[in-house]
Amino acid sequence: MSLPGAAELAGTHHLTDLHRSMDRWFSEVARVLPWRSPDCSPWGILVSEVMLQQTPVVRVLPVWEDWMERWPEPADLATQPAGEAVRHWGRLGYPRRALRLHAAAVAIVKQHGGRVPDTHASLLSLPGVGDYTAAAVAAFAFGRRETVVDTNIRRVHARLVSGLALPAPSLTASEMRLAESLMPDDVELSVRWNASVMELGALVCTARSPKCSDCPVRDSCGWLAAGEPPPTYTPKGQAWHGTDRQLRGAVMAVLRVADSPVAPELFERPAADLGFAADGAAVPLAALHRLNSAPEQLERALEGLLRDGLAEMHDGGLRLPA
DNA sequence: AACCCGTGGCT
DNA sequence: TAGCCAAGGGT
Repeated sequence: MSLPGAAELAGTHHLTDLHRSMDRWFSEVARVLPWRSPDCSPWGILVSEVMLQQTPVVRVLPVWEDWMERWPEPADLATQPAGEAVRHWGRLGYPRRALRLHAAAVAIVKQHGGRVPDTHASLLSLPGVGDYTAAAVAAFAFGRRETVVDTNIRRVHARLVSGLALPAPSLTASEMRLAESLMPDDVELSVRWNASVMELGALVCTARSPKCSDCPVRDSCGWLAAGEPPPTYTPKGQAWHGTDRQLRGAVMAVLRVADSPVAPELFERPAADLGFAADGAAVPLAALHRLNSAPEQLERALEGLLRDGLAEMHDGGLRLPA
């Protein structure tokens, strides 16, 4: 038992018709994004792909612009302390990505002469670059024919081909095979196809409230043909309130704005209680205090940040890595 | 393989 | 409002 192949798509479209419909739609409605510009360097595309991991486009845009102006090439970032990458990551979330992007820049300089490598395998060896990002950079920066499968593409395939409301909880081998079978053979068309399916998932074939009336391939959609069956499982939500992640985030918000190491006692009690004058970190410190966490949890959060290299001790205080 | 890792907009 | 969700990766 396997997913239906490309020849068994619902409706009457052939695969080439599907490619044509998607390509036309993409050229008409695709968003204008700086990392899609022909002028954008492979480094710019790599940075965008890492920033876009689990993070919406609108939040990435200003940070990406700042990074590109600040560090136009891998070597520009590689010569900086890792903490600068984390600081200028701002509130994008998952700051370990900034750390890994910095490590990737160092690796690009030391092992690839300062140029972003151009094959899937060599990209995959970079810190913070997994199968998706390696495929995306190889395709969008270097024009390669790659099986690019992200959450958007998975959802489009699940609906269009498999007739399901949502893809499986985690990426399966059969999904990769399906994605491969759907791609145009032509290299340049394959790049356009990957971008357009991703864009369709982002703009039209969304997780909730898909805009099927705007869909260029609705007549071929297996999910619509099946009468829009509901999901066969309920995704488990991501806990947030009261978690270590929330506390780590609050600590990182303090470290990003602090201009000197922060004494650990300041994380536990307001500076006024300890006789310190408030500095630039007063606001995020107050936010941290409002979380009212257990001392044990705070200790766990700090240990985690140290272990992950997001923070380090210096002069008895905590700071971003130098 | 299951779990962990930030953040904020949207419904 | 509380939960869902986002161009995933590492362990």
